[in-house]
Amino acid sequence: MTLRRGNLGGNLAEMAESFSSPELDRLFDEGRERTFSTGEHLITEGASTEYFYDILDGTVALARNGSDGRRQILAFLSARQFLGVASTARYPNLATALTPVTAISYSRSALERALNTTPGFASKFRIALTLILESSHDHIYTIGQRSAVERVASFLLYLRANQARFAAEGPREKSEHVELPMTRLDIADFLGVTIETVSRAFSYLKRRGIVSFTDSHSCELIKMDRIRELGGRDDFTQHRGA
Amino acid sequence: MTLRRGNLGGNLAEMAESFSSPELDRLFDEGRERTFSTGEHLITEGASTEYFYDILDGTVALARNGSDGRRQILAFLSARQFLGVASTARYPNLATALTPVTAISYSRSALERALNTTPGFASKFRIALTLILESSHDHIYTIGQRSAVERVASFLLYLRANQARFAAEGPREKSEHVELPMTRLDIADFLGVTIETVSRAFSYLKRRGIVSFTDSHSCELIKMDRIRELGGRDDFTQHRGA
DNA sequence: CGATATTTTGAAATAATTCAAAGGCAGTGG
DNA sequence: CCACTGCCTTTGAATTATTTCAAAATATCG
Repeated sequence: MTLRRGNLGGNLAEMAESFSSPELDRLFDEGRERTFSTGEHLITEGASTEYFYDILDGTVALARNGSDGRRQILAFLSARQFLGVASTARYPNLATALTPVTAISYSRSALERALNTTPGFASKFRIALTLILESSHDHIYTIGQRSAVERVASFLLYLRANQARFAAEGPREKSEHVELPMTRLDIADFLGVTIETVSRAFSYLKRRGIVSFTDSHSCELIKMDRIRELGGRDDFTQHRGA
Repeated sequence: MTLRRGNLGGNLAEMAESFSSPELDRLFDEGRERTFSTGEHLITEGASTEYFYDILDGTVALARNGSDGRRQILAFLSARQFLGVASTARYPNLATALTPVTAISYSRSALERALNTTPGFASKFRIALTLILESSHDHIYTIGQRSAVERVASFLLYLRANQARFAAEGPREKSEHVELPMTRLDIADFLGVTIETVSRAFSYLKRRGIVSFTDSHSCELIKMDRIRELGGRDDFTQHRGA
């Protein structure tokens, strides 16, 4: 007898590891590994919320679009994070692959059934949901209270925390190296400022020797203490998707 | 035999109505009605998350405070909303009564036990959590993308939606009358602007005949269509606490 | 290597903040 | 009941952070 739920892996399967039920087996049986190329949508706005994703690799931007063309990125999701939490049949957000993405798709109804029959699993899932909420609260604090340079500093801490906690190989030590797979526009739409402001904030941090860039998408955090002073708490609340 | 869980009422009890388990009985047995006077804290920052509240009456501000004195209000909570969702033993937010508040306090451990033994109840609770998350996402969009006047307009829609949906007597029709139990400073800290900016935004809306005030804490929404144009979607996602 | 998109930098414009003062309201005590 | 006190709100003027507009520099991709 093979351990079905091990064959694709992923964070959801790990969360379910110590539990057992036919519905859980069914859920992981139905899980399918899917790949998305850069720019492809995992979920489109207003689409029915048929699937729930567990990201294995790559980065996804979760965004809410205004009718007038404005866009707010709600989260950058990468390995070990979830995508597709919704209260209604229609999902109000747009999820776009920023890099090639690999994810496991689960049927929402199978997930619901597994949660409703496996309380221990549901409990872990509830904690994951709460972490996502707490991360949103951090985000609200950041865009509500911090200046442009502070927002960019806190963004670097946000990425660093996620890259460490949700590394594909599992949680690891935080490093001083941060990859920025998204464009300046994506960062701007996440932080509620313009591209130019993001660029100027990076230039300011470079000029002061606080960070250094090899190219515009990989950054070394030189003066961590200064970054923490600017960007807030030690680090952001860990979270597991949205 | 009396129906225990009916004796205090509240939204949590309503959510549990159609389910039955000893742990659920225990939870509602342990629920205690508590009152808080204006300015009192229901939960203090860093305190252990021993209690979970179901608000019956009054308004609570849920805030995150920065070490440098900045404050971001994450939500205004009133009747039928929950307070005290946390992933860790320590709660990072401060919950303050803005008016006299009546709430039912439940022990967190009893809540956990009830959720872990009553899947149908856990399912409803998960939906409530998801609604809170979606409301946070609306909030992020508002402070990340909208101008000051737009933020204030969307704030009025937010209050109106909550006052209708979470009225103590149960959901009712939305009215054109909105009560603002909080100060201008509270509104400012919710929207990520200053008191003066909030005040000027209200003045602008008054000057244009879009809203009208009898006193500074009760507002009539005159031109709903204009308010919706400014404040975004039809209305905000309903939510049930934080 | 050339063409296109992204990022950076500069200068001018603007929305929001800061600083300052006046107006309104609520509660207290004479 | 009225005056006084303190707090909250509104309005005004000056300042500033961020945006907008514009162009140059750099990176990316076929």
